[in-house]
Amino acid sequence: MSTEHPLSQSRATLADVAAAAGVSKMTASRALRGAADVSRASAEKVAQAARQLGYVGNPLAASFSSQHSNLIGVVVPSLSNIVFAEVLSGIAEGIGDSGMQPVFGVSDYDAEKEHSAIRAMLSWKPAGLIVTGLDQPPDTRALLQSAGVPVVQIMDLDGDPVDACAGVSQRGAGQAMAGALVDAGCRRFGYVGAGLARDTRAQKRLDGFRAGLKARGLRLMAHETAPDPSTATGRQLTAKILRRTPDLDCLYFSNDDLAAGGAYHCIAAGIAVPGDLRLAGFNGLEFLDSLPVRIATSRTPRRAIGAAAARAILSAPRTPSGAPPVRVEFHPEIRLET
Amino acid sequence: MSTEHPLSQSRATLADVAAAAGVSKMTASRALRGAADVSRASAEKVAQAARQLGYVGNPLAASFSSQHSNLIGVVVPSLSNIVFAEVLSGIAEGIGDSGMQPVFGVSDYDAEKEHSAIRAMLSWKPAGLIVTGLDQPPDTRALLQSAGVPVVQIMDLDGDPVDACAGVSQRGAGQAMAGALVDAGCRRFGYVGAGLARDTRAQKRLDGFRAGLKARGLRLMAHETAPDPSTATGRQLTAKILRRTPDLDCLYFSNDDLAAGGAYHCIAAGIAVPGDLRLAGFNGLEFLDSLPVRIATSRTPRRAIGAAAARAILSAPRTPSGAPPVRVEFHPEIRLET
DNA sequence: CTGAAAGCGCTAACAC
DNA sequence: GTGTTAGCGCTTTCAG
Repeated sequence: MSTEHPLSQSRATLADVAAAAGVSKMTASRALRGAADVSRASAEKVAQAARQLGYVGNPLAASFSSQHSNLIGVVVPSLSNIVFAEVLSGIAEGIGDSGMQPVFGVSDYDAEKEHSAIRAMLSWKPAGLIVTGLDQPPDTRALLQSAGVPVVQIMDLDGDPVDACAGVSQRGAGQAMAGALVDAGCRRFGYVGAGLARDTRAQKRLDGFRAGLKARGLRLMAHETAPDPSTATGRQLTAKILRRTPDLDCLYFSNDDLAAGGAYHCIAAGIAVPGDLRLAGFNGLEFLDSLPVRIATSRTPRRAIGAAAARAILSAPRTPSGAPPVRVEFHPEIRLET
Repeated sequence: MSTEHPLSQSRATLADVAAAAGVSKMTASRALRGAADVSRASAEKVAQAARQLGYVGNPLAASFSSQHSNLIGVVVPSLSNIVFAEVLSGIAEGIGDSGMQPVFGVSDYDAEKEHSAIRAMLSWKPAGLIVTGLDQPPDTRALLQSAGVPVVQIMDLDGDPVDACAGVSQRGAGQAMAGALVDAGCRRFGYVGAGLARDTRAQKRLDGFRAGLKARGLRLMAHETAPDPSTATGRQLTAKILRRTPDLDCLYFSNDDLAAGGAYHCIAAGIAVPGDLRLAGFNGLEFLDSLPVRIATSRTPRRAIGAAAARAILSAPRTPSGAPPVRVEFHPEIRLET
């Protein structure tokens, strides 16, 4: 063994292990990776040699040589949104101790950033890719299609996945909420949304909501939207929609954050919630529990979606088989009396 | 241009670019990386050839060859906590379009998991490592010290960093909050904490808080802790501490989540907050705005800390220089009337 | 079941 | 400025 320079982390290589074990590099390589066709005797000699030398494999060399890494690329639109943070958390959970390494990128809801993030990750020959949503523009979709690695699109199920997908039907969520609210006695509905242009899932929920109302012979009586999806926007739009259409008995929001803004308006305006007016959001964020009024919501299983996506990649066959790709559907839990 | 096999993503290599540009691989390599000593003429020829061939570099090969990647390893204790999600968001922001790729690992507040996550990341020869806190156990610390790459420890500043660090003084935050609360008229203090065994930063805040009281001639009159840091725990412990010591006029909690539990107890018990009892947490989470009562807190700049950490790695010299490592201190903003 | 040979695509280190 | 020569450490063949 050579002298260790202070900063040189010259570790034992596979060749060292092989030599110490008295086998060839290949046998050592196979043994270390737990390949089937290695004799017990060799496997043990190699394991011991590796232990003795403190051998740590070099994933860069392995990945370079084999043309595929144990990296899993993840692209989410945002990380200041707890929803996607929990998805990452679920991905970490799903990866477990499989040896995969998650790499992440944030698109900021920008299609070009998403495209370049995906491109950057693909250049690492990852074991798989997890991207948000089904509605990538054609060029990004083409990139994913020709990626040659398993792709899991998460959160949404309404559309045509490139490969595997895991999430909830956004349309179905909207429709189910409409049904639940009608059952709860609501009749005069308004919608408050924001960021629909870039958040296609919110748009799908609205479509589903409309369909749900229609199925009950009802329809949206008012509709306010704005570009910026914030609680402040929710508050402003709620004031506006109620000014224009005062006799509504229910407001559906594009998400919980907007709905919270609606709640603030109601509190300030002395409107009883859910007594005078029922509010409904989407996501089932925990902070709803700390609001002074009760808002209806659909709770999405973010961690479970992330974990399912990771597992889908772990279990994906190395070579594309004829088997249909995984599709994991979750059903959001509607909570009216949150 | 060669025919593309359906699944073979056989891309143009550096050799192809070099050939097309009529220069050697090395010149092409240098030009592509923007090295200084390449003639304008060559640089342009190479750039054009690369564009024409749609050349995409192979980071696996580059990293393997040069023994260092453009990966940045990040280890956080949790991702279902919005605090660390925002740190990641800040890291993504700080990385910007530098070409670095963040890789993440979650330790679940487990020292062994943290150790193995760091070990796994180091095997990728990252450009740098971002880890949470200053209080790693000796073996992990040794690992970081001999990593041979810039290490940034984040969130905490009280202690001896391995290399660079970015965050707030946890002790100082506790002390400052004590001072602010005393100034606001509080005199009879209680403390409610959870998870102190594994969350050394919460422990430091408590120490600072005690010191702050002492400096004003005051002290903690009651103290309740439990292992599990949840809002429910906060509520239970608040009930308990007030049962045992009813005449407190202020409770300091190890964080906002626990403090919210305290708020729930007070609401249920008909205790006016902050009238009868003042509550103080830590972090400055947004959901405090939606609580029906006002809780004091120290707002930590999570995104800024993440961004600073990323920038510290981007600007770190490749070879360890004698220059003192970066230390970025942020000061949490105390908000009493949140 | 095991081994030998041949690179993967790029970059360090030198010459020129 | 530019090119040449060697690999980096591992895995993929393909023979035995």
